[in-house]
Amino acid sequence: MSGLHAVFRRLEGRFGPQQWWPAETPFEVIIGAILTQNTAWTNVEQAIANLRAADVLTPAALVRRSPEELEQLIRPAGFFRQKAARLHHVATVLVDGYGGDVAALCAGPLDAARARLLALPGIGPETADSILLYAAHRPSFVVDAYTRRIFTRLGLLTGSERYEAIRDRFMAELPADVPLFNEYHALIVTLAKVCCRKRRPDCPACPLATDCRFARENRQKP
DNA sequence: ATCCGGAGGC
DNA sequence: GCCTCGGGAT
Repeated sequence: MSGLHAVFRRLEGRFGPQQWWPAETPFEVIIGAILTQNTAWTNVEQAIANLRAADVLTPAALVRRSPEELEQLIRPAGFFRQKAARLHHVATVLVDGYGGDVAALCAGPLDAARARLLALPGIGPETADSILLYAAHRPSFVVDAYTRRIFTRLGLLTGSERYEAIRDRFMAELPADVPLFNEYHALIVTLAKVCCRKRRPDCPACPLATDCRFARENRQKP
């Protein structure tokens, strides 16, 4: 099981369809992608609930709020000062340059759209790819800390590869398929939470354990 | 009390 | 490469 697609099939067989970010608007996906930076998703949920209660889930509504008000609403997600500024800026760009339309911001050749997102303050590689994939439904593979940890433990990465190198490898080895990329990243997150935790990993419960270097080395250790 | 973990500025 | 931003989880 050395192929990335074989890993996907194994995860799918264990965890089934994840159906990520199914019912949200594209702009809500952008909000979530920024709020979840360096933060657990559970913290983000309360922040989004606050934004929803305050009716601030569209670019037009968000640009009208003061930085201070946004900061208070998203406080549960942490890093609230920089994240409030990032949200306000991307909302401003959407309203002023793209008619408030996320699809327009993410249109054109994939590399060009990605570069456009990366040029925005507070949008780095992972956030850009999350927006492209989950908001704009474009085939850009999302790499995160869980991806790096899981595939390093498996023995398929060294752990020191740069973000782009990991993304390039997934995109070279897998077909450019939006549902596949969507599901694969979601399954990686699930595995990282259920088995492949940083602390107290549960290798006996892991569907990949039979082919994992880390699981073999950890056998019969506490 | 420590861990978790993106982006940017240096 | 190292540091800061900040909460919630453990």
